[in-house]
Amino acid sequence: MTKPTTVRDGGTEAPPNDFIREIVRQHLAEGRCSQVHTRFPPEPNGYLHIGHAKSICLNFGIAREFGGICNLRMDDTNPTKEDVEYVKAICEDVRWLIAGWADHCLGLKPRGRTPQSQIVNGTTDYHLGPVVGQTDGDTLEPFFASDYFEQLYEFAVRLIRKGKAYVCDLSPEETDQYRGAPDRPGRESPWRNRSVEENLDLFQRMRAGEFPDGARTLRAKIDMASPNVWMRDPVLYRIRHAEHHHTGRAWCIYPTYDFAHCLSDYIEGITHSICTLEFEVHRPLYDWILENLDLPRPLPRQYEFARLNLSYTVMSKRKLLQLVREGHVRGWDDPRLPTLRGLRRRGVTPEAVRNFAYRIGITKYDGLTDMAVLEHAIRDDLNRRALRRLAVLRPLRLVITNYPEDQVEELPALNNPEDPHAGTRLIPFSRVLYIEQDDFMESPPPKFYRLQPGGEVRLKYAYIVRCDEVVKDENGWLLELRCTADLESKAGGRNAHRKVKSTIHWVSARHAVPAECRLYDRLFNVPEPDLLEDWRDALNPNSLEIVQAWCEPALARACPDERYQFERLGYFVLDADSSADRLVFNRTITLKDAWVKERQKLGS
RNA sequence: UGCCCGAUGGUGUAACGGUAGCACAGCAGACUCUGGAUCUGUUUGUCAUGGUUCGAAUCCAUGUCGGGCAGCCA
Repeated sequence: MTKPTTVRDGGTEAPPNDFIREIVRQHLAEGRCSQVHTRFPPEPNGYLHIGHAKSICLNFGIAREFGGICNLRMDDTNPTKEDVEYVKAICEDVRWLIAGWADHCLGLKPRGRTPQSQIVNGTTDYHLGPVVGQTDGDTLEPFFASDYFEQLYEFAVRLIRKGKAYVCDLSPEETDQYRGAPDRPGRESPWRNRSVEENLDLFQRMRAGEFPDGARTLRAKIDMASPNVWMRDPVLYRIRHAEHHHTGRAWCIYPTYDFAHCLSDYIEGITHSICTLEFEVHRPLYDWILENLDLPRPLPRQYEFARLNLSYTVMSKRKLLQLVREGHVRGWDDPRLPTLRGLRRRGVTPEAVRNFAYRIGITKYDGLTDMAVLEHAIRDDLNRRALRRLAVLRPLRLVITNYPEDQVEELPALNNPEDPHAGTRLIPFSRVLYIEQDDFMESPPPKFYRLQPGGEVRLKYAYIVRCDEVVKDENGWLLELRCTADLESKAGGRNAHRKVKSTIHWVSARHAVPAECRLYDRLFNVPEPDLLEDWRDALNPNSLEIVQAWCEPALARACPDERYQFERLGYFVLDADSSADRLVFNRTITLKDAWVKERQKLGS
């Protein structure tokens, strides 16, 4: 039985502590902010994966633990890379992951709403607050950085007026050259000292579409000699005559990440802007932009943590895309992928993902988390909830010679030994059965205690049988096993408590239901595929094996929301490819198998 | 060779100047009508060198190693 669970909340374990939560706790205690407000800001240019889950669990976790809100925001400032397809998918995946756990702190906004303006001390301020805890998906939508383009433009104009930004005519190549190198200062652009009026005029004409892509940029005027290259007059706006998935053709200039992100945070009233380590060097710029705009409300602060690296997989959008495009997997929701859709289709529950995210912690150390930790979280979760069923993946016929030809018994079986309320069901038993090929060996090694010639095993919930005869065809292939049952060994019988070394699973051949089972394994053979010259060389050619299995009749009524443990084999979930007359199961993960290890020790 | 960040068992993390703990993995055992689950035990660690201190994983200095940064990507 499972150990008594500690504090559980929405199916998720008690939250951990980490340096970011400590900062939040302190800020709240000091009254620096009255309510914590975080955000999860993916760029809609790809599907969410387990690494995003770490960020989602952090941002929504903090919101719910401290009575705050977490906005879902599309960080969509680059029209050439983004698409509504991704917006839709991201929303679905986030909802799936936080359902029943943090929906009440999910910050959305009424569809189409843009920031409201308000005059504070003579200048215009922009704010867009969230709507929280509503499930109406039709009238609400996520936040979009692109909804702030008008306000962002206004902020840029303000910077120009203050002499803190200028229009630069350098080409992209020239801009690169002028930037210098990390160990060498840059040179000032010849356009750096244009008048405010000229800058205003040019910027307005950039917006009006007078110049082609790349002809000019708007740049912050900071310090070309800064040791931090991001402070060397970074580009704030670039010209892109491209259609945007959310704003259409309304704009031909687009703000860069650095300009848009801090201000989006500000507009939404974000208090703690949490991102990954690579943005650490951007923080001075994040602060510079906000501080040079004389904004009336409290400024958001950026904090960085280490992104997730997981062994035996790849996480970069580029590589995931490549796996899909090159056909190494069957799509974005392929159960072998670390995408949230992949994990979902594989049968992993949101609770398992959240518990995993909680257990790995939050630090600034860029490490590598063992896939075994994720796998453990999945087993831990599924062990608790999965209904036990009997199914045989690779059948071997077993005939019980002393069992009447026509007899059928309905044997009671526990649905879940971990859950007394899960009840029982009946399994039909008859003279001809299928057992797992792996559960029989004609000449077994020492520690094999499954069925062997002359040996005995218990058939789960049924009788103890002895193998009398091994029947083969002319080529020596195993055809069937002929056994005799101890007819007194069934539950309630005289020999019910006889001990045998092993209990194996089985199905009655006559009653068995066929099913396709997709057996997934790790996608890569090495812990760090990224280290290889070509990471694809490490692809596991056996990451998917398809077998035709035989299942106990109860599985004919399987439904997609249930999780099943095929006893002694692993956890399975019904796949979307199933239909009324065809069962397809995905193996989420195998059970831990001590025999596999024993066999490896024996050297085969 | 410029700037920023980091370093605690095999891996991921905790300890906030006072007994280095937890999880995963490993190993050994108990139990078991799942070689599952559960339970018990156990191997292995503070990057280095100085300094401050009664006392340092923790504070300071120097070094070593690792990561990040030179997109009009995010």
